[in-house]
Amino acid sequence: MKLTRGPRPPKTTADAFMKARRDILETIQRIPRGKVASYSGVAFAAGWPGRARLVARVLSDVPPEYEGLPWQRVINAQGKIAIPKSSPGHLKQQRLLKAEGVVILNGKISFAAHGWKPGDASPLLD
DNA sequence: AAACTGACGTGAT
DNA sequence: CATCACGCCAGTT
Repeated sequence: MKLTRGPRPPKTTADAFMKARRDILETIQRIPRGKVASYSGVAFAAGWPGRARLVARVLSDVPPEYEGLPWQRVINAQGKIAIPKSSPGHLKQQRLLKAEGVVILNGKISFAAHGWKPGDASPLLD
């Protein structure tokens, strides 16, 4: 009898990726209004240090069940909006951030002023 | 299968 | 400041 199609073995890499994506999205949800975090910071806080690129990847295609995710609060380590200036998303992110009180000076945001440190407070409520 | 592409980061020049 | 070279890694060509 040939069981070439038996029970599927766990694809650890893919499973790990799905877990990572969950961790990352949940971490971003905890960034409060008026605060921002870098891609690497989110990766670290999510338990996936060194995976900034993965955060970017996840953010570039947010699952529909995460509607309302404060994606605009994730910026690059230089304090700048990572989306290309030419993209419409750039302006949108800039508008959203300014609307929640984030100061953008010369295209840069001060982490000293708005940087989110996991463990600050008020999750769930923005 | 190999090359290329990012919403990245860091260190060197 | 700006650039470059790398390291990184899932997706796309």
